Amino acid sequence: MKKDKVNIYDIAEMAGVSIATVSRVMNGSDKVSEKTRKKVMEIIERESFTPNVFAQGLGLHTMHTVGILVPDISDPYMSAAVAWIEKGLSENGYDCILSCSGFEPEGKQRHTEMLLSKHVDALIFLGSTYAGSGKSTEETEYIRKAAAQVPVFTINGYVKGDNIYSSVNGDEEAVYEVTKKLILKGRRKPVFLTDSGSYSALKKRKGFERALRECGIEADESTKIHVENTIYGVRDALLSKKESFDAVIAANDIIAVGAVKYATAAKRKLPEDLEIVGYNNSGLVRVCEPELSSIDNKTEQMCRDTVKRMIAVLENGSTVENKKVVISCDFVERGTTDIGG
Amino acid sequence: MKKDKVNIYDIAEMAGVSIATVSRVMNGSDKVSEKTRKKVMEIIERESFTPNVFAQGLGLHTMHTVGILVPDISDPYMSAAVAWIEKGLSENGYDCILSCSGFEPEGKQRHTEMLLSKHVDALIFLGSTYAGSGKSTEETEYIRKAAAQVPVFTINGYVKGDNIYSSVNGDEEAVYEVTKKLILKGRRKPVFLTDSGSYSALKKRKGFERALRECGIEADESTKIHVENTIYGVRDALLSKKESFDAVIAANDIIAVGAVKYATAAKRKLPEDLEIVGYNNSGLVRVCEPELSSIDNKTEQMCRDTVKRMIAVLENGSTVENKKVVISCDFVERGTTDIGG
DNA sequence: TTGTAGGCGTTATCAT
DNA sequence: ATGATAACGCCTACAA
Repeated sequence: MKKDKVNIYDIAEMAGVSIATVSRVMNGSDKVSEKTRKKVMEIIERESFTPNVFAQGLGLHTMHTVGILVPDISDPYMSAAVAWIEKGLSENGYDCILSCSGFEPEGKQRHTEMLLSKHVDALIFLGSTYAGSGKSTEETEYIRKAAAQVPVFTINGYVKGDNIYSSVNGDEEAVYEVTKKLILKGRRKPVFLTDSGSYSALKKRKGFERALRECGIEADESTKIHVENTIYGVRDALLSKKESFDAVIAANDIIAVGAVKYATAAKRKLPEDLEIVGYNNSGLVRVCEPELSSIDNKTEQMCRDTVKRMIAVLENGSTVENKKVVISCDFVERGTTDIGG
Repeated sequence: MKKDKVNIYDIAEMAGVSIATVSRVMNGSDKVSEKTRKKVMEIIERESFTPNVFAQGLGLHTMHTVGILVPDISDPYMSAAVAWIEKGLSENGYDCILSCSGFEPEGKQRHTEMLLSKHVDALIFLGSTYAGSGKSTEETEYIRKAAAQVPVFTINGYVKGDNIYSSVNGDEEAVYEVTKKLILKGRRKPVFLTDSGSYSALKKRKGFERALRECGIEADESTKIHVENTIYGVRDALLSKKESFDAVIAANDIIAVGAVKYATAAKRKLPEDLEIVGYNNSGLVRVCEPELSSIDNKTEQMCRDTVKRMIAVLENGSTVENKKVVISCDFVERGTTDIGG
């Protein structure tokens, strides 16, 4: 028979005071005599009493918990981001309920509701998939609905709405810059690879197309390849591609690694015969051989910043100015390109 | 002014019944007339009423939430495992609070207490680091203390104690087998690389030593190298190693990739001049070039099994037989070895 | 079958 | 400075 945890009544009795006084001591009220406080504190320590969070939550409507939605935690970019977010939250006395929603609308909606039903203090949507394609406002309706209940933060995707705060990368600019560099260095047949039609993917594609146009290269459909987000999938897709190409810009590092595998299989030398640029600058870049040039989208900074703004909203009420923060990216050159860092 | 959520009283009033009846309908009691049930259900649906989890928790002492402790979620092995666990829990109506404790005892303890204070229904310790080195029982005392409150499950590490359920791999056997194969194929100077002194690491090392002994190779200190868990750290450690070696068994895939990078830097051909075996069979194996041979420790199976046992303990009371489950590993051959799958 | 009332463990508002 | 008590929203004997 497991004896139940001591509660505030037990402490009050042991200390010979009322529960109100114990509560005051716990919450650091100044309306307690030094003597009483000390006495009560001693008992609390001795019994290692901690208040029941359910009872607290019932009255206070909060459990200092935030919900994190992520399509797939096993993705290296996502897990790195979650690590940063969790760290930030933990440092601020919050902890997080993690929910892996997958990429389908149904799952996103269901997991959002689940989190909401747990009365989290805020919601973080991690990944551009949550922003949808930007074509219809319907896609992101569940996010706005959630924002009616708690502050919502989106990372890597912009969703417009009340009580929604977004952090996004300067994706278009980043891809534009690197594509332009590749072309100026002599590449005439670059291709862009993506696995999704998310807002972020569209931005990258836009940057890619703009660079091509500016340089007088036709950006027809054969320059934009839709692939699945797996190494072999990308490799095989490239192996069976008819049109030739001399540079690859990938929407993420996994896809880029697939391109590297293609190069190996097709015996094309990197970066001489073919140049490859990844995206996210994730843990994979150093595993790859040769090591992968990639666009660093500043995961750490983005996550830290999001947590900071969240705490501000949560503690100060909603007095955060910027609802949309844009963080620019850096190109990091490694072995798969030769265009100058 | 955000109107507060409807509660059970509102529903009761709208339906013209008492809250007890609403509660009965919510919990599927059979002591409700079909007519009443239908009427109440309609209102519940219409108002999309969900019970307040805090109030539920207060009385029931549960919020259908389990805590997951992990040293570092950005590690590919850990994040893959968490993905499986979260999936399993979600399918069973539980969700999870994720806590990244780091590798230090202080952090492990603090995060454990934090989770416990949230009244999670169970605790999962993911990773061999939580089992300690096995030298002193003191190291794992906080786990036993936690187990006094809720059932505890450890993955990849064995901790003895009441209310503690462990799943571990046949690490010793797996390393023994693969090391022996390497030696039988002619390797005479294998080395074992690890970054930790965890129970699991010790088991692997034991298997390594046994294979050497059986084959008449001296297992002196130069055959066991302690490295940091980073690609470059391992590469540089091997580059500066004086004694020669012709095979590497690594305690995880990251370390193995470091060894591959060493081979590249030292211009040693894989697998002819040097053979490398990783551990975990994680997402990195396919990124690596050549692709990494690795020991598959069955992450999915392990996680599924753990969730299954957990649900059993949670729902049926603690009627689970096996407190310690051992899951054996498979060697998966790829490009860094040539000893036969 | 349905309703009433007590309990779960806090916090906060009153008095004192 | 301290204590009594209502309120938070639900579940569940016990009554009717």
